[in-house]
Amino acid sequence: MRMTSQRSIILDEIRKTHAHPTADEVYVLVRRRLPRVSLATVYRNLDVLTRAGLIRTVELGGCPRRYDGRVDDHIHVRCLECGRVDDVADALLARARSRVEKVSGYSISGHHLEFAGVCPDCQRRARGRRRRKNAES
Amino acid sequence: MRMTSQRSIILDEIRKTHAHPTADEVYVLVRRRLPRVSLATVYRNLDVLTRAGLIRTVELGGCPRRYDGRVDDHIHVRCLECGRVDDVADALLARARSRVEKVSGYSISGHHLEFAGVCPDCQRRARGRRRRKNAES
DNA sequence: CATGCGAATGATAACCGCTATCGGAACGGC
DNA sequence: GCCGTTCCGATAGCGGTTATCATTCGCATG
Ligand SMILES: [Mn+2]
Ligand SMILES: [Mn+2]
Ligand SMILES: [Zn+2]
Ligand SMILES: [Zn+2]
Repeated sequence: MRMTSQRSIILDEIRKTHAHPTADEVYVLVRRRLPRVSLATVYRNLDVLTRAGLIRTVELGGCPRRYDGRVDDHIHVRCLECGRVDDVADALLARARSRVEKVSGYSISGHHLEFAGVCPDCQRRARGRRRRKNAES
Repeated sequence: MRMTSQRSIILDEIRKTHAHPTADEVYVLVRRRLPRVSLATVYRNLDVLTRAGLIRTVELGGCPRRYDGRVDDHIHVRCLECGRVDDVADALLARARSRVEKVSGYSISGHHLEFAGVCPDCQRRARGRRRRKNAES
């Protein structure tokens, strides 16, 4: 794998943020430093970097993929209001995995756990809206 | 919600199988009993039935949605070789959920856990292939 | 330093699962 | 039977992703 300037800038941007950007968002970030880059190059390299184990691809059912500079095991929690994705450390997962392996007979090589709900910011916003609404009524 | 013949046949087929079929696969099943049904009707009703809580939509990152007649909480395990999806009962999940809620500050309303690996059938097939290969070399 | 070859890039077309749209049919309360 | 509402079938459109292909780049080698 050649480390071209495009590739290393894409890797750098992914590692710099903790926001789990989509391919489009990575494209925007990378274009600030490399205005002539192609979206195809971004997709290609996100894939190459994932297969090289340098980043993680985060598959979120029903919405565009996101990419993650953290490659250690962790859980994602997604906000149903604003779409942000945050990290949560986990320990139970290893236990669950071995249990699933035993019960199902599968040889497990990976998992994908995502909780969905409303993030603290959006909860606050919602409380604000409710209060304002009550006040005016 | 009217229970049309299309709708009830779609529900029946979903409930009858344990294979977690995709929309296309449901379409094939339903056409055997209703040859003039439209794929749009299948998609529409899979959505309506999900929102009515009669079936579950299973989002599997990176591959088409599947549908499930089981509506109780359970985990899915997917085979990376053949794509089949099996059920696994779970208890740890509730504990993990409340922990994630506390740590992240999110108000959690759902989750999505999927393990991926190789199913027993495919493991057997792979062992067979290896044995044959060794024998001929 | 010139040469050559495989890998990577940029531009863009194609793909695929899904959703929206729309005219017409079916349902069901009256 | 009439009429508003819901649903249907057919099909066009959409969005994220992948494939294609001509061109350029990186780099080993002479
Ligand atoms: Mn993460
Ligand atoms: Mn299931
Ligand atoms: Zn939020
Ligand atoms: Zn299998």
